[in-house]
Amino acid sequence: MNYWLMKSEPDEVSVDDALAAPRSTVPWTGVRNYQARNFMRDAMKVGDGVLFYHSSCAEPGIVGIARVASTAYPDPTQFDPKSPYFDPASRQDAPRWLLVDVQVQKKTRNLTLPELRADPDLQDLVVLKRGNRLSITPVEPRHWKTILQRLQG
DNA sequence: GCCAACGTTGGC
DNA sequence: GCCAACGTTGGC
Repeated sequence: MNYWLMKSEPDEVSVDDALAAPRSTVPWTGVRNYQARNFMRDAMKVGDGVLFYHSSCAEPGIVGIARVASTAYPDPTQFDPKSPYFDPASRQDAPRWLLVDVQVQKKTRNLTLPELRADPDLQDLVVLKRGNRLSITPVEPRHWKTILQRLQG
């Protein structure tokens, strides 16, 4: 079992939006970065742990615990000319972009970015690395454990 | 709104 | 294959 941190802009899909969806599950649309896509395609397994992270907002941070709820499948928004995620270069018979379903298990307090940065046990967390813009990053088991502890404490 | 950092594009 | 220009991300 692997662990992941997945960024979402709360203006688009917040943890509350995801909780309100059927089965608290949302398709993770809009990933348009090859490295992030490859994580979903090659490394994610159903049941993997997910830290639901709010980005590009007033208080960025981890706001929920979720799980990977499907294997990777084509992101339909790449074929929708009205979608901001439309990719005219992608073909139906060779989809360029994939997504997975993510099921929120629990909303948590906001474990904020400043808190994460200040935590001596989380210095190597990938999402904290300088200049990191990846919307999906792997989380080491020891970091997952630490973060769950901080959320309970 | 600013801008550092990074990914992608395209001319050569 | 190089790399400058450009676009995007995302914290501040």
